[in-house]
Amino acid sequence: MRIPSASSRTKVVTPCCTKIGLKRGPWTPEEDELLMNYVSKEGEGRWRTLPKKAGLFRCGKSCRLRWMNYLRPSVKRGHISPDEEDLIVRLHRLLGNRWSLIAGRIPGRTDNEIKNYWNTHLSKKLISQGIDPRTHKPLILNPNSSSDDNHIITKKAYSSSPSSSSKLANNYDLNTIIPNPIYIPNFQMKEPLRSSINNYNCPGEITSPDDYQYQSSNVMLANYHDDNMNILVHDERDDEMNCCADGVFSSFLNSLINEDMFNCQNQHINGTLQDFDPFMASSTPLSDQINPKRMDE
DNA sequence: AATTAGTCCAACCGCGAGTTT
DNA sequence: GAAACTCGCGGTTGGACTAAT
Repeated sequence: MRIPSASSRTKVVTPCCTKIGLKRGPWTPEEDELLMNYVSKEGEGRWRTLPKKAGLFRCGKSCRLRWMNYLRPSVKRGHISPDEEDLIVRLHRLLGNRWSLIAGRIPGRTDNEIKNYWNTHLSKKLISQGIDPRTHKPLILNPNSSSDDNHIITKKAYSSSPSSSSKLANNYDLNTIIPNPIYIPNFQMKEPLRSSINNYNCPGEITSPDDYQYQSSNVMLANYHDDNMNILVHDERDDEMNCCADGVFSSFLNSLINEDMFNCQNQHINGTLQDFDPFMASSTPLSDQINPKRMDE
């Protein structure tokens, strides 16, 4: 997925990962308490220096992870509800494996938790429903196929963890192929976004709690910039533009979460392509879906 | 009861990107 | 402008637990 740059190939390993004497493995209640006390007093951030100041023999990365995924007061524990599950599926369909973005839309859930839940539950659930968990397109069983390519595609699609891929191999036909090879996950979300921003009369202000949530996620903007979403992040230093884009994107996401969005999206992109998709239900025009009024509702 | 296989999830790792020096 | 530093992300691992044999 990531292509190592020349600089990263030669980059020395960060000391925090290799430093001798640092503790690893599961956290003890004492360590948790030290971390919680420190963060509640000093706030999040400065993870590099935090362990020393907090009296922990952990690397900063480990502290950050522990705080973010477990100790943060906002972290919701317990079972993921059917509503949350449904939301995860929809967001994954839209965003792919961008777990932090998905988590950002589900209050109290962490990216790690959602990623784990996806890999252990939802991907299998989708497969059992005949849906490819990677592309959200229907699976087609093709017992006659012996193409190595088909094996590769299928294995790739389910290889989010090595164990899961082998498990799937036990339960599912590896000759299963993904139909519609034209499908490019990123394209599906980029194109409607581009349209929405072109046609959008920016209100210039944040009008929903979700927008606040998104405003803090400049990583999101970076991701879309990477994917050539130049319109969305025309100038990342322009706060007003970013605020606007965040609002637009948040609004757009909200509209996508409504299950009637996807049909229109598919038609918009593929023209005459009529894919079966259980998530696609209505033919509401895209321009109507990206209605700024929604933000006030 | 012992062993093996499968499941789950907290934690680790490598990397890219942004920021600071 | 380059190098070093820092943060955050997604993929992966490993160990605890449970179910099946």
